[in-house]
Amino acid sequence: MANIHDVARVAGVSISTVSYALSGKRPIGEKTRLRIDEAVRELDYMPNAAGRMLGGTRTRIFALTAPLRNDTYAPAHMAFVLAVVTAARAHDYDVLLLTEDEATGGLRRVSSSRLVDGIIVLDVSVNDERADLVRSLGVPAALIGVPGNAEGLVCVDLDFEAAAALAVDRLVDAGHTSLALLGHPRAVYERGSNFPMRFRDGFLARAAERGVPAVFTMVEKDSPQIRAALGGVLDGAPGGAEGAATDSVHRGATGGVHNGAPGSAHAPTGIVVHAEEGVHKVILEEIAHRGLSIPADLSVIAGVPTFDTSSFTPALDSIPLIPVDSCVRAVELAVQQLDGTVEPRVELVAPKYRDHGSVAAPRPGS
Amino acid sequence: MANIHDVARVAGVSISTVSYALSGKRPIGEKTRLRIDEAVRELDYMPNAAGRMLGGTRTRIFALTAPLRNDTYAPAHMAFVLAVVTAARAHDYDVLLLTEDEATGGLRRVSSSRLVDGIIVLDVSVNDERADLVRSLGVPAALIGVPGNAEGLVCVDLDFEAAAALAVDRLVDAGHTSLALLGHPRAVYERGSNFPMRFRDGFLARAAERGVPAVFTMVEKDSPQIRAALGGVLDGAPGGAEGAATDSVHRGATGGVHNGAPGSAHAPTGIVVHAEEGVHKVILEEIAHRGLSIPADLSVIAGVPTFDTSSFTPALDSIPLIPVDSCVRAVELAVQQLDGTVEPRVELVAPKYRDHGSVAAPRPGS
DNA sequence: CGACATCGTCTAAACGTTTCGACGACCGGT
DNA sequence: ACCGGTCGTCGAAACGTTTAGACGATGTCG
Repeated sequence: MANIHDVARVAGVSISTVSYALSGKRPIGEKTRLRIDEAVRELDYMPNAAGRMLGGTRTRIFALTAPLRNDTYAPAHMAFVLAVVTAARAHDYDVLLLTEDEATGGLRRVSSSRLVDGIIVLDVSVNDERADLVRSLGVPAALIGVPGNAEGLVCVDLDFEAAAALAVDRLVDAGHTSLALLGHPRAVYERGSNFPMRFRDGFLARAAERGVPAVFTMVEKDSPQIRAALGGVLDGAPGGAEGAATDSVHRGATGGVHNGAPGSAHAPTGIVVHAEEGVHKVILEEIAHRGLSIPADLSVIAGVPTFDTSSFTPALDSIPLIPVDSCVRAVELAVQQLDGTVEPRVELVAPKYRDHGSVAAPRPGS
Repeated sequence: MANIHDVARVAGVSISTVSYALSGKRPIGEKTRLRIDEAVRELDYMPNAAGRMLGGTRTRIFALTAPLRNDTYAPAHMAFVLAVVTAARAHDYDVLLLTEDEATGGLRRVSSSRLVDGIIVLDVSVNDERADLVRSLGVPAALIGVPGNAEGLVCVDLDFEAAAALAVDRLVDAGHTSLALLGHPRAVYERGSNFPMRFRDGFLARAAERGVPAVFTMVEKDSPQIRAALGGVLDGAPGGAEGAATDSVHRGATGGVHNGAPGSAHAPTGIVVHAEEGVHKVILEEIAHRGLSIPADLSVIAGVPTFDTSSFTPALDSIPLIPVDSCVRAVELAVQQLDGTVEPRVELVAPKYRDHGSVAAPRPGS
């Protein structure tokens, strides 16, 4: 296998000239460059990676830490991994894959052996030990998702408030005059998870701005409670067996509490669901079971699902977390940390709306 | 960040002594080793990866090329990737992830820049350009799956014949006296795909050995034809609208052709399905639709599914391609190629049976 | 016509390992 | 007492780059 010395010899120059010619870091004479190019082609020269790492200041490798939690939706997860690899390649970076069991040990190893220039952290959870580790390692890193303590870290995530606002806008624009948000289980909000709260706040705030009454309900994970919560919302009052509506916040246009009577004319016709896949499915079942059809009777939007809503029956409009968008940005930020210093921050990616036909004008009678 | 010189200085020895102490490649005095260990701990020394690659003969990195074809079942795919990474780590190897769009270019790049010591090729198809590339690169490599031309390559795959035989044994042991195999579409066999054919052959051969009549039918992908094929098999004769049974091969215990009359007492009660996920689902629907229950009326085994059969209704016994088994072996073979030379070969992994309760004794009356 | 920047190239010093060969110390066998 | 062998250690040469510094040659501007 040819090395840079061979190229230099064939081209009749010194190795540094070859190096400069290839990197372009110093001007090289026209004829010389041509001779070098020719030699490179003739010898099929490709710089040795180890030599490059050692001599240069970069390894051109990023570590990607991607836990495979059992609650992960595999296709989405794969899409993220793929997106990171693709984005990294666009910057001439390769990606070293670290898995769950190696999470902290692996990060320590690859960073203190200087095998990687930086770290991309996928699927960040609220209390993610990798966040603290990355901070303490002081290695360039970009997290996709925001940990509980994001101080000193570079994070990328969807703009949840904007996503919620977008959902509200779509529904209001379609003519809906009463909205509901079915959220995560109570525990999620109490744990202080970032996004569910930001989504909720964005939802209520934009509804208030648009002058439309909106109700927010937390939804537990088991089917009866899901059905009860939906019932409570649709009936405009505590209706579920579990009294799920005690978890509800009703707000009028001015932000005040609004209590609809059962069967009230103000029952929401625009529903946003910000929950997990299973919850969506049960809700769809229950809606069908009640003889309501989407979007004729009810318009439904899936808020920031990490799964595929197009295979639901019916398919749901959604505002998904788009892998490519956040991964591209995360890689960019990682690369930028290597030269100019990027100050720590949480960077929000603009939401995009995926139309699958589950939103329409409300039935005139309602 | 401490380097080997620092360790040597603190321990009061030369760097080569440190290196030998850490690698164990030469005997080192007791006290000296202790001093070195102490210095390593004190300085939190970890060898620089680039230095190691350059000085040594290994990079301690494998490339993993994993296409993400759209017909891939994501959870299985992820399981393979995970299994490779885990297996590699057990040999102190890291894994560099190459994706589809980089398939050949990436392989060329990482191997000729000597960034990796070897290549693990996942999800190998019959005509896989990566197979030829790997052969021509002459880099240590292990393929999981067998390409059309496996000459000169090291491959690992499930033992499909043994898997089929295992399925037959289970059914015959349970008391079934007439079996059927529902296979892939005709085109798959005509294309010369290795495993479907080997599975079929193993199935028919073992059935003959056990003295049980068996019928094999190719099944196209669209629902009506799937139903027709199943109908043809269950009715023991051409029964499907499409005449699907013309694709059938009926064999008696001696290997001769056996033509059951419609509704014959010899209609198969033990069914093996070696096809894709969608086909399985339609078959299960059709079985339910005919008022047959599993395993009371019919015993069904999924042959080498790459997807999860435990979520089917009912769950199906299966003989899956187990990621960990093949990946562990592939990594082992890759590692072995680095020192002792491993001669090219196709290595078959023994099948394992996953019981989900879809096989039982046939109804006495049948 | 000097002063001075710029261009093009080279020499040489890193970068951090591994590993070969050498060498003294010590041991057992003759 | 001598020889061969193993043990423990060291010095030095790789491995293949990048890059700072030096140095003529060439061009520009006063």
